[in-house]
Amino acid sequence: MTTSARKKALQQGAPFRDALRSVGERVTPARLALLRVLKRTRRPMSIQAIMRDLEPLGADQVTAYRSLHALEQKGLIRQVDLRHGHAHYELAGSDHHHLVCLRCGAVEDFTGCGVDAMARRALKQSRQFARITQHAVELFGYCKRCEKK
Amino acid sequence: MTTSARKKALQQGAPFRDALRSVGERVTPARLALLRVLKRTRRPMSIQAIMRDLEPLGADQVTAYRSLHALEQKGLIRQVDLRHGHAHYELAGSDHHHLVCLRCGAVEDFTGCGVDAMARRALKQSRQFARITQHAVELFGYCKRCEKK
DNA sequence: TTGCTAGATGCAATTTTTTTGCATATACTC
DNA sequence: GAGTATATGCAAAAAAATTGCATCTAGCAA
Repeated sequence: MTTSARKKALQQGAPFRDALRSVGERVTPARLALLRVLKRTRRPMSIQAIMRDLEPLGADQVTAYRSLHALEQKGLIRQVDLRHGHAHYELAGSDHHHLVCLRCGAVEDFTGCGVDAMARRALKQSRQFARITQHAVELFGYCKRCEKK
Repeated sequence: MTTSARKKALQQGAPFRDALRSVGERVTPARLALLRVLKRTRRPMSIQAIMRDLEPLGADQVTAYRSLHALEQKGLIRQVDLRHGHAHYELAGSDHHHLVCLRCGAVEDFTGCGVDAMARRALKQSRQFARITQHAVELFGYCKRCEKK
């Protein structure tokens, strides 16, 4: 990453700085930029899309992959599978999920999935499992525009 | 695919034959073998795992990919994301979902996700979406063995 | 049965996505 | 400000998925 981009990122990153620290991850310009673009975009992003933002700052794709993995482990971000053949990521935090159009790829959020109750039930049902830390809930179908065709 | 494998597959495939026909897909040895191995294994399979079964019959990986796409489109099989970095597939039909261990990859089924009610609510909430045809519900966490470590 | 045709397959090549190794740089601790 | 564990960049490779095209075949109709 370039020196100026690094400085800038470190300055602007106050809110995410604490988040990173609190999970024991180092605060670096690349990670701040990553979190920032995810926050700004507010929908699941592909690595490609993320790189369109990070590359101008001099960040490498490999760094993006590694950061994504690390921050996902720590629960700061979330992997989302939109069935596009590659991973998408979004900021963790708000408890929402996605409606995905199988034709045009449109994504809409929805809330209130009741997954906590579900997780509890599943855990009770299970013999092998001790703890549930994450969940994926995506609904696939057709948006109104694509439905017509 | 070899001639003998082809014959054998076409003979044994009675139950799946009708399923394929009913969705307007052709009945071929490769597809029958694919459906059969998914049924037998009874858990989400990677392409690799599927190929370990189909390759001996002379089927190509590309055929597997194409068949999987086609049959998924028609709702005979389902794609499952276990966060292993590649797609998994299982037979559609039974309404169950998965608990996945983030450490060792163990997979366990659970039922009763109440996703139908969820889908109805989501659809009511949504402005863009007309219809929901599929859903993905996976819970990630740690199995008892991995939890200790 | 036979022949026809749309659709499925095999093969080779390619593209896309993700991972790895290693040398260097840097965030954090003291 | 120095030391150290960790993150980064670069190059390379591995893994996953797709494409083009020639051939084959399942399903249909004669």
